[in-house]
Amino acid sequence: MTKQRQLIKSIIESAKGHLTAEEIYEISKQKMPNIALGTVYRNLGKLCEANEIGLISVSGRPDRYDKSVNTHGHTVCDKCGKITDFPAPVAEFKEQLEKHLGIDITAYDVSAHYICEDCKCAE
Amino acid sequence: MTKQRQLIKSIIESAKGHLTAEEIYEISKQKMPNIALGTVYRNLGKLCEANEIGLISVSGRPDRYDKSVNTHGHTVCDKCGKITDFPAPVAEFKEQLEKHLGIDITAYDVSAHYICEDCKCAE
DNA sequence: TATATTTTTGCGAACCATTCCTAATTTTGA
DNA sequence: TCAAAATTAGGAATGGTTCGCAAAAATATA
Repeated sequence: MTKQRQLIKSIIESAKGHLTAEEIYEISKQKMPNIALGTVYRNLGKLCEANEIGLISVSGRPDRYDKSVNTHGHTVCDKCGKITDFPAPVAEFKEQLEKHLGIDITAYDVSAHYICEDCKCAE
Repeated sequence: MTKQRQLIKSIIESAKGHLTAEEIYEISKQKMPNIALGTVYRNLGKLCEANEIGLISVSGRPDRYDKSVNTHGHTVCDKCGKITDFPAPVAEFKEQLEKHLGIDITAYDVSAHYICEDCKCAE
């Protein structure tokens, strides 16, 4: 476990929202000025594979990384891209689905698209 | 409604799986050899906005377009990217969520990641 | 129907998130 | 402690998608 990966993991774990690779890179540089963006991406990939962090993919926007895996859903504003969490019985759903389809689910995502208040008002 | 948009919509409606913009472009060219890839993207965007087609976004892979909106979930193989549908009480879920959060949901996606049989065997 | 206005097209260039390449460095573990 | 394996920084390359623009098509107006 390299220092770089530890740093990246800790940044995600202590973050409030859902950060992009670029944002994580900027924060990383404060403690490790020579870290490379490629290193951030590489480690994010590894952490996702190991299921230590979650990934949110939204069309046309950079991926975002989430400290909690499979415990909630996401609402995504289609105008500004803002993502918020909502509690959802995702875990139960996942188990039902695994039994039903007979597959081993590694990650599960539930997301709802809408236009947030701020964007509605700004029209 | 231009001929291009009609063609693109009809291709999605008659497709079996979930096509990418590039695939839709290739099929379009059979009937309309001069159609531009940009035109395909532009119309796919419009059709999504109008909620006439659905969109599936998977990290690291091109977007795919779906004829049916909000009626089922998707399983995504993390190795090969294959997407299949599964029946899910998505509509009910959506309504519950709208009431609960007090928002107007425009699109809803449920997706489960796994490694498909083919990829498991190929290891 | 003719014409003015608006929308859309095709084409290519640009964009940007992400991955890839390589030599140098760090980590691992026998 | 040293060799093998993994990871790094840096930069170039990739690829899906969007943008800019002049020409063409669709729509609205008269």
